[in-house]
Amino acid sequence: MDWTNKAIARLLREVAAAHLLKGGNRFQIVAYENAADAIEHSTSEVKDLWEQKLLNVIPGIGEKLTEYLDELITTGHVKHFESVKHGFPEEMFPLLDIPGVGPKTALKLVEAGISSIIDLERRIQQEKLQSQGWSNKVCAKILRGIQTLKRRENRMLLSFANDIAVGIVEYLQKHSAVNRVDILGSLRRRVATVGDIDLAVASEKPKAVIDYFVKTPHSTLEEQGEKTATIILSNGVHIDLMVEDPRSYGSLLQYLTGSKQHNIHLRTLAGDKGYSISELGVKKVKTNEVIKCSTEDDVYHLLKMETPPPEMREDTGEIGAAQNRTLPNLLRLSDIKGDLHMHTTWSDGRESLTAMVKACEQLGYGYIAMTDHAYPSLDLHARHEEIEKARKETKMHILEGLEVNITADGKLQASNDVLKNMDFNIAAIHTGFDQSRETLTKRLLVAIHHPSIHAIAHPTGRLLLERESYDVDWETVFRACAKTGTLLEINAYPNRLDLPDTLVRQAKDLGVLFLINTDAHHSSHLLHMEYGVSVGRRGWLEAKDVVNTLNWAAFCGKVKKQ
DNA sequence: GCCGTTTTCGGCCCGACTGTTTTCAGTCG
Repeated sequence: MDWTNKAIARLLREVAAAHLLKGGNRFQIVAYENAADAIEHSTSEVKDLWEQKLLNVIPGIGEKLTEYLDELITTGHVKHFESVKHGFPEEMFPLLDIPGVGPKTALKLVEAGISSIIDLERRIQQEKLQSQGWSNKVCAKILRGIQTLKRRENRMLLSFANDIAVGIVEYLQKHSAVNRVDILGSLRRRVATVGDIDLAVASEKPKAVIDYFVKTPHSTLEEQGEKTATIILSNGVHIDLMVEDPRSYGSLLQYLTGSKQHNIHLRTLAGDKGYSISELGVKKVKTNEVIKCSTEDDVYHLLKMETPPPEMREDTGEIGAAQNRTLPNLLRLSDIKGDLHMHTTWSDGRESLTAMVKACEQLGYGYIAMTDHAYPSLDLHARHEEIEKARKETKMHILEGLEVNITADGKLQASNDVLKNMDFNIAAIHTGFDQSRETLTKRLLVAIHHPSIHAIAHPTGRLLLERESYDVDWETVFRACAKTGTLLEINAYPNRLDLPDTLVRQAKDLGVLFLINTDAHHSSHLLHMEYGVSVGRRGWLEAKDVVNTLNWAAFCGKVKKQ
């Protein structure tokens, strides 16, 4: 068994479920679940941390779990876990993946003869489970859960979710009882992929708003309460809505933005100060007095801290920074002064160089780089002539550049002379993704150390929802970039968002400087810049960390190298 | 089982919804 973080998290959740069924200590159960969450969200592989004897850097992993994980990785199993799970049928654990099915329901289902999720779905569709005394409502709920599970495996790209959410917001704003609508949850935190869409409405008439919301065109009702509801759009996207009185709306915004880990940390902290936080307000525990918060700032100020930007709320140090008033002044879209990665019809872009230049002018950029692929077929001379012509017709500085492939055998697919004659070159891996960590790292280092390569484009090669990142020793790469002055790109293309935010933060800590580029193949793609900025913000970047926030003169000073 | 600028012992986030409960259990975010 390959003990990936995901597999370990799953095992810990199974142990938690078994503990719960045995009537174990509920805090111990929570401890296992917390550890599972922490491992699943950890940016380092547990196996790597284990090798370095650093397992305890993961919050929620203490002395005992370190011991168990050591046993797991060394021997492949944990005797204690097996004894806890002993007596429970193995078939029940996969059923826990179904939302709405917890340990007790899963056990009851297996006792009713269910052997798998597929079996469960079939038995409900054939009404066999119903004939065993399971109510129609419960069966329907389980079926909905199975549908949700299938959908979860298909998360949406941030940009896709954003477009849908904006449409629903516009619909809600038409209702007279709606004072204000906000997009919350992972979408507000600008996570690269989004599961469900969370919305909040400020209103004195929650019932009217909910009644209106559940009638959203092309949707079906999933769940409805007095001030909450969930609908499913015809494309399968779930929309959760919560309505709150304007006087308490800040508490709701705070609560529904999350993340879960951020909220738990915040609420624990509130307890130490004699407060109890909920989506309704901040309660003084001694007197039961509820202090209503109309804004998010009110909530955080009561806890004597600054308000962390939503993108930072992942419980990765932002709460401490907010308390110490050392939150970074995060980069903004308006800081961006140029785009240094785009394609034209000279390579695989869909619009002419002239059209791309015009579109960039409209965005108000001071400088851009034309980085067509360095295909052997590219007529460099003719492209150069067109760039010269374009330069005469614009105030923008146009850098003549190339995107160079780093070949599978570790060479750059353009000659040194060609590269030297360019103003600005980016290099990237486009083939040979499955090579070993050592080989892939070496390939990147070749480009990083090359005097005419200014930046590494889409460094991990991941394609969201399609392809994992390739395996690279990032620390070595980041140190080499910092040393040589090679920039790392944050590629803003919605299915890339590469570097990923967690690596951005790690690279920043090692002194790397960044570029945020769109990799546009069409003028409309230039607008993806906002998603790249979101990644930077999630990686705690300030404008000074990103070279294309500089004015032209300063930019020229930062771009190496030769 | 974890964790600690009040604690190495004694706490552990909080409320909402569903189903069928006549006061609550299970599950979720």
